Amino acid sequence: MNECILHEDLAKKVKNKMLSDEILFDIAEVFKIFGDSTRIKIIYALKLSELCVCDLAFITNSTQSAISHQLRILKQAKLVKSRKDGKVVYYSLKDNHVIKLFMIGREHVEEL
Amino acid sequence: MNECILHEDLAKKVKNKMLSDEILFDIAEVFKIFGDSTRIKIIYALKLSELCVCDLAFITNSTQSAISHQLRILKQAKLVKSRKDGKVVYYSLKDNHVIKLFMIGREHVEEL
DNA sequence: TTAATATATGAACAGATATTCATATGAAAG
DNA sequence: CTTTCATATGAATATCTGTTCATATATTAA
Repeated sequence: MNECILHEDLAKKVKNKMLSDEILFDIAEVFKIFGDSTRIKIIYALKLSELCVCDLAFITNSTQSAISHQLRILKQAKLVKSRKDGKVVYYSLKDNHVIKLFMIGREHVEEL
Repeated sequence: MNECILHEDLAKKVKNKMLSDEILFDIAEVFKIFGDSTRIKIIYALKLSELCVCDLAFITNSTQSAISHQLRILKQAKLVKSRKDGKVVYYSLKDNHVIKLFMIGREHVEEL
């Protein structure tokens, strides 16, 4: 442990202003959800239209099972919602934060 | 492979409108960087002030080595920049996109 | 009831990733 | 030049994560 602390006052001041570990952890968790190709594809597809599982599998060139697993993760994270109609389950984005986050991420990538 | 495609026209239309796999991959990569507690802590600390490695280790309750590894990742992703002054290396956020992304992520978390 | 279809789920496996530890590099001080 | 200090880095390890495969559930049709 290199406990040097070159700028003690500054470092302590910053440490006091830090958000709680819990909040920072939760924020990281949200970004983690966006940090996977398959899930980002799902999110972008759902940004265009409400879709069912097999449509998403077709659109993302993935398997039904893989998509279903990822949709569960997205749903637990409250990023997507679903409605059931007979055998078919339709998924859509839960709110505008999801779209906002996606768009700013895209902006960032395209400006490099 | 369950090639059912319940809504063929819609699914094909959406598939055509999809961004390229490469762009979606890159977007996921950016979010992946934000998707780690240690890196989020670093980003938030740097949002408050330019800091050196050992300050960051102190602030995040982490080791010098762990922070240094993460800073390399953040730098490769062009999210932070550094300047050297003697033995000390000072890190800071590269641009406003980083702060924007962080803030919208935080908004999302706090509205759940 | 039985068959067919859409989705969900559990276990297993492979690949990715963060931390630790030891050590290297590079710069200033003595 | 040697020592000290701040940072960087490589290897090893343990953990996490996404996909696959097989199968379960649930709903509709026959």
